[in-house]
Amino acid sequence: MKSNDLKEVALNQFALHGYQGASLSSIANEVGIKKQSIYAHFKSKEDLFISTYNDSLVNELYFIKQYMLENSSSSLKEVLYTFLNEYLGRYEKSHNMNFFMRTSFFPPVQFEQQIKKGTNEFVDELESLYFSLFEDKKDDLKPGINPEFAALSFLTILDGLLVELLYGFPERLQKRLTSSWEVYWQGVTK
Amino acid sequence: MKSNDLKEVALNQFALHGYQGASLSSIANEVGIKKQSIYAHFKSKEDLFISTYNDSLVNELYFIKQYMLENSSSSLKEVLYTFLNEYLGRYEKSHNMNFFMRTSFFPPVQFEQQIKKGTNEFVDELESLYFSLFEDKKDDLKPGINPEFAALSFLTILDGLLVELLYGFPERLQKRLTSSWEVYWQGVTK
DNA sequence: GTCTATAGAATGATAGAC
DNA sequence: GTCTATCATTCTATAGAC
Repeated sequence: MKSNDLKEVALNQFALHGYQGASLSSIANEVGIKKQSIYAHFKSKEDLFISTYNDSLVNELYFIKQYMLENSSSSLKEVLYTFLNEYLGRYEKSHNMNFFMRTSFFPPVQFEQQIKKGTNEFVDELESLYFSLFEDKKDDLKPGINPEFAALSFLTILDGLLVELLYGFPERLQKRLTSSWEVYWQGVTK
Repeated sequence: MKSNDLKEVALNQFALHGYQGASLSSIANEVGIKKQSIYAHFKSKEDLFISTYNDSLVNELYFIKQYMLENSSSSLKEVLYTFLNEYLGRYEKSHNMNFFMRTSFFPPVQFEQQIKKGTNEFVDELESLYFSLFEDKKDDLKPGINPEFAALSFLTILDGLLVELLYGFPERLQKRLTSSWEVYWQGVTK
């Protein structure tokens, strides 16, 4: 299926150069066809972009849900800390995270509504996944800390580490991961 | 000085549409001149962009240093919590933060080196400012938490909240601020 | 320092042959 | 589904008059 090749290449190009910075000719080039042939698969650049975005959203959610399923038997500490490492490690392996972040953080104006809706669904899903994780183990939490606090502050740290990932200084990211985790775990557990 | 008008408008346009998405004609239009007149002030679009970026970097650092100076007599808790609120509140008041984040997170490829250098200097400065803040008050910290841990995990939370700022859901941002702060403070102090 | 005129390249998109 | 040919538009940038 050529549309999948196109979407894969488009994801990379959009991740590297943004929506406006990536041209159909460079995408077509990388796939090995002429740019006009793209229109046999997608009716416009906007159509290609939004298809790519929808895929990337499904992809992000799939990874996270899959991780939760596969590690449901581990301890709370293990689930959380390993997740941070695995999710951050995922960044190097594909452009999906980079594209998804770029698009969610700075959506091209003409897609703003649509993408904001996607972001909202994504974050909602994420929050409720983590909320129920902490709800199951709420006996481990400090008296003043309820499951919602524990979940939301964990996700805030995750977002903060993603920013460090974008900056691209691995040593600094590592230090931030270590310190944030230490402070978080001390703040959350008895 | 017209160059300042140009840089101000350019900042807004680059913040809204990115480097490639903002055109010289739309910038000139908003300033009230023809696009060709821009070349009397800047030798290229790249020149205008990098000038704008340098200004934005100075601006971000200035705000943070100024805040630190003005609040050096407050308690640690007060300094930190008020900073979170003031810095986040700043987002609505100018496009400087948005532009600076967009550019630092996703620099146009041709400026990558230059911007990475700027980002590095900015974060270094920020970290050492906060490091010495905690160094001064390290008696308030938990035994296992040193000033570096306290500083880096605070800055990670700040970055995480900036992401939420970009998403643009104020109620969610507020919840994250409350929970993150609560967990952080419990994790860091005796 | 601003303007008009213009160059030259690239962009997204359509029509129609094969 | 891919190609060639082509269009209209936009883009950055330069030259030169005022």
